[in-house]
Amino acid sequence: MLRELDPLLHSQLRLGIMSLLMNAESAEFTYLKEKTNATAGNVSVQLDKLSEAGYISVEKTFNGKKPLTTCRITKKGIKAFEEYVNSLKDYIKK
Amino acid sequence: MLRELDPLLHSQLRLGIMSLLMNAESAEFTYLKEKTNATAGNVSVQLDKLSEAGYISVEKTFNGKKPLTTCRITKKGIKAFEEYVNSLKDYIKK
DNA sequence: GTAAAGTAGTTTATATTATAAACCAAAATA
DNA sequence: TATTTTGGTTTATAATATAAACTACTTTAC
Repeated sequence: MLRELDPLLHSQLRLGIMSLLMNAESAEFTYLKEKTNATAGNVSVQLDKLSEAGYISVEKTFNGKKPLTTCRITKKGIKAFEEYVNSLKDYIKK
Repeated sequence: MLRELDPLLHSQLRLGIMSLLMNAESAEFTYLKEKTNATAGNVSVQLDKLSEAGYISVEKTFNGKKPLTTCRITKKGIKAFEEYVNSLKDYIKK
């Protein structure tokens, strides 16, 4: 039987963000926006959702006088990502 | 840069259906419904979408006097599935 | 020095999507 | 012959993704 896919991760943009964060110590808002090719609004909304779920931590500081949003994946996020990937394998294996 | 994920395939139920069809010569409506654990209405709607996209073929016949809906993946569907899986690998590799 | 444009986002509105509930027709069962 | 079951389809609703509009501040150009 096919397993459930975590709906929070089964979204192109959120999965992209999580994927980037799995491969980096941390990432800035603008970096995530560029790499995912998404609009700022969309990135902002999805970061909130991931943050509320405890999958990432979001730190808002300043770079000189410009706002700077830095994101990191949490342990919970890593676990959820790994579980998602495992479940997904059922779907994509031949 | 992360590639686009075919939105027609990036849906749990449609991906599940396509996955089952990738691994079977053909599959009946009831089989797909059972294996995906979805409601009949949901399966019906998603089969229509996959069929309209040309990813699957749907044959409606009768098994004695009961309706029988048989689905098969098409060449186009196989190609789309394989492309989807390839794109997805960018997201899930470490 | 002030108007215009750019940066780094957030909030809100809309369009799409997934999903289930309600429904239909026929067959099997009680 | 009433009731339940089977095999679906249609329709209504709830959730989601997404972009447009907006905010606040900074830099640049005139």
